[in-house]
Amino acid sequence: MTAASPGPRRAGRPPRSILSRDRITGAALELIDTEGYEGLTMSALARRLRVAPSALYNHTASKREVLGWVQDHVMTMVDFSAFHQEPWDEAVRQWAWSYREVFARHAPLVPVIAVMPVTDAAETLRMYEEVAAGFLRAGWPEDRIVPAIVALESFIYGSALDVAAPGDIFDSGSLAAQFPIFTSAVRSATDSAGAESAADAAFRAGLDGMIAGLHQQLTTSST
Amino acid sequence: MTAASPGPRRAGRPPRSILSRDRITGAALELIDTEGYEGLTMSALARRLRVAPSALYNHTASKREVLGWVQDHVMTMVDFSAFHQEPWDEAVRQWAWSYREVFARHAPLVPVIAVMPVTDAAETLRMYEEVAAGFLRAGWPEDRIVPAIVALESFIYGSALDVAAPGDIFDSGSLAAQFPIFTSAVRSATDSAGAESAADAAFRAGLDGMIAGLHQQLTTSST
DNA sequence: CCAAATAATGAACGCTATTCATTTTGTGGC
DNA sequence: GCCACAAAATGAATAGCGTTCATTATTTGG
Repeated sequence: MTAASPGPRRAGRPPRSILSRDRITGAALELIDTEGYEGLTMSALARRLRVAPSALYNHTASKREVLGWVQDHVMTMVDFSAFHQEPWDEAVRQWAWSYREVFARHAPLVPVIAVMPVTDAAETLRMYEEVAAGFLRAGWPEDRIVPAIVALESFIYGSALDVAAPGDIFDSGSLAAQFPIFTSAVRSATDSAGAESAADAAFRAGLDGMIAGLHQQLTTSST
Repeated sequence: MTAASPGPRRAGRPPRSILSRDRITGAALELIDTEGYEGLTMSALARRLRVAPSALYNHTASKREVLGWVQDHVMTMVDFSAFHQEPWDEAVRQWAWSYREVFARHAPLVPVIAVMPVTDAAETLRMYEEVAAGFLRAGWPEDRIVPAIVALESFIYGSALDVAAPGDIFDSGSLAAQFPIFTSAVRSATDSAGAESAADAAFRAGLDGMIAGLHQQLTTSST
């Protein structure tokens, strides 16, 4: 009866493989949910998978690659279903709000995504495919779609970082007297914000602006 | 003659203080210029200042704080002079292009800035003051200025990250056949880009869009 | 059936930011 | 002018990080 021994595994290849890309990604996501991104270390990941840290390197080349898997999974949480039901403006709006919300909770991924090639990121490509199709249906010329998506994404990523900022980030403190116009503008914005957070107000203003502006470029267009 | 000995300094407070906030910031900027951000370590910084690493901690609480000083200095490289000469649209456009260019060369600062309070960042506040004044002169209601600036900044930061991305970031590789619409759109955008880089095209489209959209919000506006 | 690939362990490495005890020097109060 | 204290340096030490390597055991393919 050497069956259900929970004792330490001795060295050597185990009868059934313990690790896999999916299991590693899943454990990483759990870890991020409970401990945050600063808790996502290769040691912690290994501990959660009941494995030695070095075992991970039989399945991934680096922590960066693991972050790529996480990113692609996180992308599945973004809701782009509106592109099937709503007109372009509204579809973009709903998609963008969802996109920002998801990555606000995964802000440390933002600098990673921006540099990471989309190759092999199937879920990410799935989203791009649907969004591009929505643009095409709305009458966008093919060569303008990707720049528009990239512009929207840049705004979304920047805004996701902004959500993580402390509420009083613009408090000019002891230098307030030196910068009266800005100080007053900050106060004014805070006062008239109502229930909406400063980050939400800025995102709404910028998103509605960009959507209107992109739409206008489309109809007024040259070439 | 114990005068000009270049020998190792022995322990104890030196006759004249070696370190200061300005000297540390300056050395950090030089290091970043020559070695990039991955070369900016506390040890490398100390080496460049001919000092033991621990000496830095008599002047700063953390590396993060040093990054804050660097960020505030980098902000001085952003050109916002157009707000004194050009109409609002053009001033914002010139400011935004300069802002993006500067932070594209300092992309690793972007996630830091987004969370860092502006208190004690005098140069950063100087810029905000001028930009806010420009908005005010253009007829913006006070409570709308900060959200608009934050929206523009979010877009700028996101776009700065985008500049650092590899040119073929959207290459769908072996999955191309599964995502024909997006793959075609990427090719189409690349073909019609001309001399302009993909990142520049997206930034131009998004920026012109957002400026137009914000302007429109302003004139069409309700309460 | 044997060789090679695979997947685990555990020890080790170099690097990181940071802390601490110690030493020396400058400075402000009596 | 002394004396206590603050300030600013050194150098040793620490814990944790991602990653590599030698070793071992098991499965898989020819």
